[in-house]
Amino acid sequence: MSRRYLGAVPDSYHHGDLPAALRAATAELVTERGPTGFSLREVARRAGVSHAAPAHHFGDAKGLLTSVAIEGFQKLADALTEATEGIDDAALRLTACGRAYVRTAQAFPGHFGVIFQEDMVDPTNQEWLEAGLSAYMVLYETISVVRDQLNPSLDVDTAATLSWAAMQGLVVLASKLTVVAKSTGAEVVPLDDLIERFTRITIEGMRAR
Amino acid sequence: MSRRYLGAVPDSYHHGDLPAALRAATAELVTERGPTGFSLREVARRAGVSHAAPAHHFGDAKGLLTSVAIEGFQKLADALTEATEGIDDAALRLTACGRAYVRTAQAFPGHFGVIFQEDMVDPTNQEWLEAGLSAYMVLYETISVVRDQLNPSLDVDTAATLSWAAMQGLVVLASKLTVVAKSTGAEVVPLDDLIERFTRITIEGMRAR
DNA sequence: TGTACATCAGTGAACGCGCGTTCACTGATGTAC
DNA sequence: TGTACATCAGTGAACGCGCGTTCACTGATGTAC
Repeated sequence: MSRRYLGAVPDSYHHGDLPAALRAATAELVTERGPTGFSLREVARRAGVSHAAPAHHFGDAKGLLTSVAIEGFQKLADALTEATEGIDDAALRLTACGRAYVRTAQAFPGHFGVIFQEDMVDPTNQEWLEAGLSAYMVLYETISVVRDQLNPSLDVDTAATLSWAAMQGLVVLASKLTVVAKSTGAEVVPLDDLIERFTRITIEGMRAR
Repeated sequence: MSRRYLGAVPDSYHHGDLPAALRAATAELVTERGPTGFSLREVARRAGVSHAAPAHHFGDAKGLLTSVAIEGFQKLADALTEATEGIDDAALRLTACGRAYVRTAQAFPGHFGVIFQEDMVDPTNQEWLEAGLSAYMVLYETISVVRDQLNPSLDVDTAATLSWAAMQGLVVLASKLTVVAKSTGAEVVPLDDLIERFTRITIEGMRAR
């Protein structure tokens, strides 16, 4: 049997769920070789399918990549939603969000390598826009819920954007941080600690009026 | 005369400063087509030079890109240094830093498109490491200077990393923000305002002990 | 239940292209004497 | 000052390769009657 991502469907002319398999292969490839290393033919090879097959589902390479980015946003939104469930305290809630963001980014580096890579994605794609917006809205809602605990006059959009930016920046910086820390012999701060420190500072900042 | 980036040197067999011209052409190309659009041959074409010429200076494509990343870090370090000169107030100083960061990123999108793209750069390159570290140190120093104004027990590394991460995240999010704001009809917050709001929150957070 | 047919999903060969690297070369420059 | 020579920077042709797209095709599936 040729290599397939969804083993549920036995060898047959039709794949079963080729779109999902192609997204998975894309994420795997980007994880291994970086965004620059992506190619449609290699993805098809990994999905065990001829290189003309993806066109039937995604049109072209950018279509597939956009679909991967959408999936990434959905994973992020799900993770954020799940992470805050049942947590009412503002600080705990935001810390949980931060942790969930970074964990998701590290669990799906292929997806995150594509999400903000604007030259790889179709920026006019409505689903992509909406998926990003949904993820943002989870963050927005989570801060809305605890706003009065923090500061009734807090601008939720500013707070949500700052939270997102800080975590996304942290993800980007993270790999570089460890390399530098090693080369200078400085103590390596565990990422989870950094997330907590970031969250503590931003929360205290949100409290101030 | 073929297209050259440094007009100082007249048409001649030797270029004058080909390395600088190649970096400039790379930045221009990445600005236009994104990191994915980079190619050594196109860069050589834009520099008005045969496509075998870059090898004499950079060895291979990655060598050139690493050099561009180094230049980017230097531009950033210079901008941060210049922006804080003569400013003693903590809030003004950090706001100036934030603005300088975002402005530099927007003024040199080609450089910033490469800086953190780890698959395009040689991560073992010592100069690249040092250039990144220097830029970080400017931020570190600038916070050190005003630490006692804010909070004598503030951990400067945490504060510097948070500042960097928030600004880098903002740069990445920025283009997406305007697209989303337009599609939802929401008010578009000018980037400079966002920088100020971010800085205000993080500074208040740093003040809290 | 059985057959005909439309539709859909995947194949594989062919296309033309731009890429990075290599290599023998040549033109320009700088230095030793 | 002039000449010989080493070194350096850039040329241009050649290489083999993997790429995305296209297209006529075929196998599988689902539906109408």
